[in-house]
Amino acid sequence: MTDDPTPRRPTLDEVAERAGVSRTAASRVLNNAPNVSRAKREAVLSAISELGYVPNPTARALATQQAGAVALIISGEDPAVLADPFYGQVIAGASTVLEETDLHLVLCLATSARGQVRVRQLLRARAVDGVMLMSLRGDDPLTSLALAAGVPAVFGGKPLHCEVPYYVDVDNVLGARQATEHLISRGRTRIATLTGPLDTEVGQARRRGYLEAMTLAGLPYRAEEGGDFTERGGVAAMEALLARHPDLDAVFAANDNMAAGALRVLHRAGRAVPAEVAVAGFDGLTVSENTEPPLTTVHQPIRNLGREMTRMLLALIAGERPSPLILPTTLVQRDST
Amino acid sequence: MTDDPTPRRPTLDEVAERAGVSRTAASRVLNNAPNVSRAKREAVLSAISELGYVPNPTARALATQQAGAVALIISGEDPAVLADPFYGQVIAGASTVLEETDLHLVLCLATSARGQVRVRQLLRARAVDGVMLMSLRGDDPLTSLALAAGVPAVFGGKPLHCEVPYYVDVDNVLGARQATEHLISRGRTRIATLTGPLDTEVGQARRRGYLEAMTLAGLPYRAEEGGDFTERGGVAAMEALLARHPDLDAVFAANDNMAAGALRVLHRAGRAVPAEVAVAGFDGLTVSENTEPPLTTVHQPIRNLGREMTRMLLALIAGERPSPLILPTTLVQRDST
DNA sequence: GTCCGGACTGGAAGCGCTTCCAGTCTGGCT
DNA sequence: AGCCAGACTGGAAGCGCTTCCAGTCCGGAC
Repeated sequence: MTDDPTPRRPTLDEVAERAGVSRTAASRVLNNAPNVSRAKREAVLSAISELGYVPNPTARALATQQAGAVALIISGEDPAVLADPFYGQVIAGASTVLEETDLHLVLCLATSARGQVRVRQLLRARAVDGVMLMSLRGDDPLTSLALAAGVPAVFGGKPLHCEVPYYVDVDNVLGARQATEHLISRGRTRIATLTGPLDTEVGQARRRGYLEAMTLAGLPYRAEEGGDFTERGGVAAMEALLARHPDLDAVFAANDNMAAGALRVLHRAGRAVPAEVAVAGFDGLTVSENTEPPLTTVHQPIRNLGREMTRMLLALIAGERPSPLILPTTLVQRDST
Repeated sequence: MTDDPTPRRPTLDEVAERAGVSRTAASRVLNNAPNVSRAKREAVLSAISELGYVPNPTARALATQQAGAVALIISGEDPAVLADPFYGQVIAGASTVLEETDLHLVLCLATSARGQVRVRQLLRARAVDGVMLMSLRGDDPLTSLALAAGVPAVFGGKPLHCEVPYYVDVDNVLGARQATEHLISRGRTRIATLTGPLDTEVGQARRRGYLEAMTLAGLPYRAEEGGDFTERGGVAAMEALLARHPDLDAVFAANDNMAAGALRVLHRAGRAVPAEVAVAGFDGLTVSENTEPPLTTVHQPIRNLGREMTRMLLALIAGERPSPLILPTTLVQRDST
């Protein structure tokens, strides 16, 4: 732990001098560009290791005009959004892809007023080479901001009421339809739904899938209650639903958290699951394995979502023009149906 | 959407020229440094807004030798660590503090071999102004790496077998003791524990707290099984525990996830909770509210942990020498005890 | 009227790297 | 022997900002 007060780090100039070559040549071997003789290349290489040289990323960024980082911007009402393990998966997926590049991941929570301002600055200052945006409400100013910033941007989930060129989404409509059709195939006819927030695309889409399935099956029953994707919200919504439609025999909840809440309400109300009421969720997070009974759910490949968003962003940065991507979902059947 | 192909952004030189001052003066008003006459300051300010000038963070970073970012490094066996909402809370806490500064948060998952390498590079290249490290195993090479890198570093949770100068931790020993003593106060005497991984400080500490309480109360009963902080691990451990110690009348689980697993095992085994077996957990995440029955647990201020780590890091970066911090825990009593 | 401290000012030297470009040196052909 | 493409080479000009420092200018003290 003998720290020199100023252990000034060697620069490329010093490497070049020590290797007896020009700085240009040294830079070339660093970026292994052509036109460096074998001898010089080796001289530079050994100078680098003798000096323990590490290139200064900031200087490189300034010279190349590339920040060397991309941002994941998470919008939402309050910082608690991150309590949802959903984002952890997205981040993990993004990380695995970024690991293979030399880009870093900067995480921005646009959940407070101050956070919004900082995101705006980030965008305007072009402090990153690209951004991924998640969970934008329909009217989120971030959407147009990102689009206008001139920075490569990919959206996770299509923003409501807003055409964006690049996004990765999960097939929410089809997934919800699968779940509902599954309930129908179990002989249920009075199927209600606990929707997500209807000012989000995902909330809308899952509701649409439910309606499609009901319509296609010719089932006239309709019962819905709005939730907010939290377990607490699921409890409230399920209580309301049960009060208004005591005759329901199945529930499709727009996500697992709400389904978990619904299960608790049904339990308290003495309705047997799945005997009297069947319940299906959406997400396939661990929470769905641990409910009582374990939850039938529509699994969405969240990790993969993060991965694909990142890949798309990389493509965009590389100057390509990738097409939007819709990821498939799969029904996971457990004991609640 | 009329994008000029190269909408070159204005530089400080252009601002200065337009305002009729030197670049130096312009820079001064940017950093609102003294020694700029009121007139010039205003000229610069209006030039800035007319031009829509935004300073280039990279150039500034190069000139000031400050990266303008700090990293949160999360270690662990596999990327799934992020599935734990724990980190979401830490991140949220860190964000709220960083929002007030002009630092960004870069997130590094040192969960794969490749990830480790990249963290190493990050550290060596001094690509950030400081780092926060979390969930390091005892022998994690990252610990010494970070210490040696000469970058301000604060640890979240004291690494096992390793003295580090700056860390924020939760009072795991006391918390575990509180939980165990609570079980004792409920008249339990045959209290078992589901420990966390014993190669982590937190796993050790919570076990120690359990033992302290048992010893202090003069209870000779000892029964423990090792888990890995996951619900699945909790299930396995609880099954083993029950097989080996069928007479237990309470369980202290080292975290909520494992406690949730334990509850399910007990339920399947027909042991009534809390009547026959009382269960207490540790963490206070939402999962503890949603078990059946709701879980008595030791709440740790995770968000606050993230906040305090960040504050400590900022202090460190500012040249101060903060003292380690131990955050208190509180017992949250619910229906499982 | 002279002197001096303090408020301003801007030229210029970096920060550490990339890259254009003009030039040098080969060896292979004719 | 004379030429030329192609492989190297390194000087120098940036990238956009901060900051040292040598000055200039002013009003008040003497």
